[in-house]
Amino acid sequence: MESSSTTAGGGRREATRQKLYEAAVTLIAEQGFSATTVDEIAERAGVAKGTVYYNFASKSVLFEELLRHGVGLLTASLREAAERTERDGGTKVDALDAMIRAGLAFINRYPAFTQLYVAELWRTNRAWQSTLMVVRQEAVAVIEGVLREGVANGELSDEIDVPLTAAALVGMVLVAALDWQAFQPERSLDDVHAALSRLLQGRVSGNR
Amino acid sequence: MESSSTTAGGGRREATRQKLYEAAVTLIAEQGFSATTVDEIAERAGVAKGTVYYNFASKSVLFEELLRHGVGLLTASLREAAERTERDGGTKVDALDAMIRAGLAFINRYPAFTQLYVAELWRTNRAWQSTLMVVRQEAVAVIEGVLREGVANGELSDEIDVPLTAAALVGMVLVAALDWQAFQPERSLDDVHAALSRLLQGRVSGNR
DNA sequence: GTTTTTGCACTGACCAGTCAGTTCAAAAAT
DNA sequence: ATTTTTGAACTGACTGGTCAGTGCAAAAAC
Repeated sequence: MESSSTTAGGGRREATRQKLYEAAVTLIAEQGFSATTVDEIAERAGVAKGTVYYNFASKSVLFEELLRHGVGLLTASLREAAERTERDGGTKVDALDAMIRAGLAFINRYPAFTQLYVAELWRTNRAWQSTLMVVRQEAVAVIEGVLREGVANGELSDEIDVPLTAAALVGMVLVAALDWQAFQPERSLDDVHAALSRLLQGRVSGNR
Repeated sequence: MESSSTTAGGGRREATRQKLYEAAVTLIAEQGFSATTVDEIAERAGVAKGTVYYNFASKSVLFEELLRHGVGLLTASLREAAERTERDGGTKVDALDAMIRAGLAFINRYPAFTQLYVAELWRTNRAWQSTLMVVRQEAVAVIEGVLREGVANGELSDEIDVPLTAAALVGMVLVAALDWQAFQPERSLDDVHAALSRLLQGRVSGNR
C-alpha cells in the first residue's frame, strides 16, 4: 500500500500527472483550450479519460496547474540568470542581457507552453484569469527589480518607466522568439540573442 | 471598426456584416473562437441566427473575414505613418517612431481585435492559419521596408537583422500596449509612446 | 418583384463529467 | 511461505447537455 505522499522518489501518481501536462500543453497550444477535448488529452497521454478526472478536478483545473507549473520554471530561470550575473560582477545591463538569453532558451525549450501562455494572457472573462495575473506578476517582477536597481545605481536613465519598459522587454523577447520558432527555426539561439542585444543596447538607431 | 463605406451607397447588407464583425470581435477576444457560439454573436449583434448564415458561409469564414478586415486597417495606418514622415522630411528613425505611435493608437482603438489576433497568431493546425500568415506578412513587411531603407542610407547599423528586429519591434509595441490596456489604462498614449521611444533610441541603457 | 431578414423548429455530432467495476502490489493474517 | 485483504489508481461505457448548421414560410425593406 503506497502512500504516495511527498514529492520524493516519484510514485505513479506524479508520473501520470506529468504525462497529462505534456499531452495537454501541446494540444492546447495547437488548438486552444476550448477546442481541445479531454478525450484527446487522455489519448495522447496514453491514459483513460477517467484517469484525468481522478487526477484533476476538471479540465480547467488541469489547465491552471499547468500554467502555474510552467511559469514557475520560467521565473526560476530568469532569477537564476540575474543572480549569476550578479555573482560574476556584471552590470545591470549585463543582467538584462542574461535574462533575455534565459527567456529565449526557455521559449526554445518549451515553445508550446509559450504559445499557450501568450494566447491566454490577455483574455478576460475566463476562470483562470486570476491565476494568470498572479503568475504573470511573479515573472515581470524579476525584470522590474533589475531595472529598478539599474536606475538606483545610475546605470540606467532615471527617466525610464519601469513597468512599461519591463513589459516592452518581455514583448520584444516573446515575439522575436515565437517568430524565430515559427518562421526561421534554422537560426541559432546566439544569432537571435545577438539581434535583441543590439536593440537593448541602442546599437540599432544609435543615439543623438 | 468602420462606418459604412466599401463601394458607394453600401446598403443594408454591409451594415449587417459590420454589426456582426463588431459583435464577433469582442466576444471572441473575451472567450476565444471555439468558446463563442453563433447564437451569442447573433444576439449581441441584434440579428437573427439565420442572418449570420445568410451573410457568411460559416462561423470560421466570418472569423477569417474579420481578420482580413482588421489587419487591413492596421497595415494602412502603419503605411500612412511612414509616408507622412517621409513627406515631412523625417529620418527613418522618425518613421519607426511614427509607426510605433500608429501601432499604439490602433491597439488603443481596437483592443479587442488586437487581443484576438495575438491569441491566434502562433497557433498551428487551424483552418485560418494561411489567412493569418499572409496578413501578418503584409504588416511586418511595412516595418521591414523602413528598416532596410535605414540600413541602405547608413542611418541604421548594417549589422542589424531586419526580420528579427522587425519582429522584436512589433512585440515591444504589442505587449507594452496590451499591458497598458489591461493593467494601467489611466496612462496616456503620449506617456506610453515616450517610454517605447526611449527604448528604440537606446536611451535606456545608453551605448558605449 | 427582388433582396434581405426573421423566427423557430430540428438534426446530428460532439463532449465534459460520472460511476460501477477492474487491477495489482503491498500489508496483514495464517 | 502462502493466502487473503485492502485501497489507491485506473478504466471506459454511458448520460445529459450543447451547439453548428439547416430548412422554410412569412414579413420587411428596398
